[in-house]
Amino acid sequence: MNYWLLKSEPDVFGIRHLARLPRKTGHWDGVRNYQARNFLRDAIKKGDLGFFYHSSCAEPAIAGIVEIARAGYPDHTALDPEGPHYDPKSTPDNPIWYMVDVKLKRAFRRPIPLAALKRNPALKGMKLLQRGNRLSILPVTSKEWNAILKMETTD
DNA sequence: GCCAACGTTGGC
DNA sequence: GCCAACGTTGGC
Repeated sequence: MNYWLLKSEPDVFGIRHLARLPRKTGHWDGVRNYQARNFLRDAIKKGDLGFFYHSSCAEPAIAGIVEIARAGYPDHTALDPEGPHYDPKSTPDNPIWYMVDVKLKRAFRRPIPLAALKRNPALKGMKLLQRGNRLSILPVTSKEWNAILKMETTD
């Protein structure tokens, strides 16, 4: 079992959107970066856990925990010419992009802000906090995972 | 809105 | 294969 951090923009698809879906389960799609794609296609497994992170918003924060409900499969939003994630290079026979389904396990009563993560010495070296990181999915070590959970309970 | 960081594209 | 131009991400 592996841990991940999945970014999303709360204005577009935030944890509240996810919470309202049937079985609190939805697509996490639209990734158009090859490094991130490789995580989705090759590494992430059903049953893995992820932090659901809110980015590009007033207070970037980890908003809760999701479980991977379905491992990587072709991202059909790449095939829709009308959609915002259309990519003409992707075809049904040769899909380039992948997505997963996520199920909301728990929304944090109080999200853990990016600023707090930065202040935690245990998280020094976490990929999310490194310069220039722009990947929308990142692996999280079990040490980082536990350190972050502890921040919530001691909050 | 600004800007740094980074990925991608395309001319050569 | 180099590299400048451009687009995107995302914090602030």
